[in-house]
Amino acid sequence: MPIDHLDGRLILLLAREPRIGVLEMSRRLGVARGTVQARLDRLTSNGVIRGFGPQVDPAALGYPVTAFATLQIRQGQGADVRAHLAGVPEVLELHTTTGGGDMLCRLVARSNADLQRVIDLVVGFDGIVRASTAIVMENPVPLRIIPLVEQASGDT
Amino acid sequence: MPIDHLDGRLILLLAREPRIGVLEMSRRLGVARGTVQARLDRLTSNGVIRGFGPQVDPAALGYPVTAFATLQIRQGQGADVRAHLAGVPEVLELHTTTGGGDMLCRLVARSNADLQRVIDLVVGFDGIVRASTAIVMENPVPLRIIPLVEQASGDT
DNA sequence: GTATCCGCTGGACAATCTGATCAGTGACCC
DNA sequence: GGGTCACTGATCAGATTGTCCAGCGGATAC
Repeated sequence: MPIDHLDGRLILLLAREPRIGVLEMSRRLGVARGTVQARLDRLTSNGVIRGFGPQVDPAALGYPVTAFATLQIRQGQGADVRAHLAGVPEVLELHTTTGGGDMLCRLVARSNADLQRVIDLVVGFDGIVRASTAIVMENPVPLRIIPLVEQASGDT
Repeated sequence: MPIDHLDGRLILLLAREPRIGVLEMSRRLGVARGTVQARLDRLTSNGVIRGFGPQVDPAALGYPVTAFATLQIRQGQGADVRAHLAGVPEVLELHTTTGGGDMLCRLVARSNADLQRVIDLVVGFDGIVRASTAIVMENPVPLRIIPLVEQASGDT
């Protein structure tokens, strides 16, 4: 759990140049190769680094429209709704939340028109009482973690 | 842009076992190494694959609380607000949206109590009129792309 | 029909990296 | 003092990478 400064530099370096190897990292960081290897192993088995999967851009795949939908669920139908939404490819992520809605999900679609199809797919399920959708226009801050890593490793 | 079936299998393979090399991929996919290399180059320069950065878990970093905040912005202050939010490490992502709110952002915090600090940090800025926050309780569908890749590449 | 382009194959090469292991060193704790 | 731990610097064989190449269809253009 505790991220130290070297861990932080390691993650930052990996984030900037993901394809470099352990040896090159050890050179850049000024530590021995074994150290880098050990740190990396620890970070991944810790769960701090979940993986190195490719980051795929939905837009480039033909799904340029993103939207967030807030869902209200009928009491006791939560599990069914989850299973239903997990089966819809256009649902990229799903959270249960406090507040006005019960769930928040991120959707993508091929066009604004196609979004209608996706929403119908999502809400066309018995347990969902109501859905309110916000279409994303711009994405000034794409999903990021680096500033947080810097903060977590800096002031430790 | 057009993802064919081999591209799809390539991405899926990479997503499942990110650390395998080009040679091993070519063996698994039953194609020549040069082909895999060419496809990968094309996918990354296409922008379909944005990168291979490490996926860091905020929870393991000490930020187990996630929340979504809907912000209402004073007319004409959009750019300032964006810059302000981009400077807050706990803001992992920011979108401008249609609908009731003007922006939607994803926040993390060290605890529910710490979330108050983060929210104060976020809304303590002149251009933000109002904020409404939903705390994430569960995450039944973590951010994913594989089902969409499967659909876009015409099944596996 | 023929020429041309394009992607894929299968092979080759040197250079590099990996995984594994080792002994030595300093810091810290009991 | 003795033990544990993390890091260093080194070794080794084996595997992988980047980069060429010629050949082979299929599709397209003329």
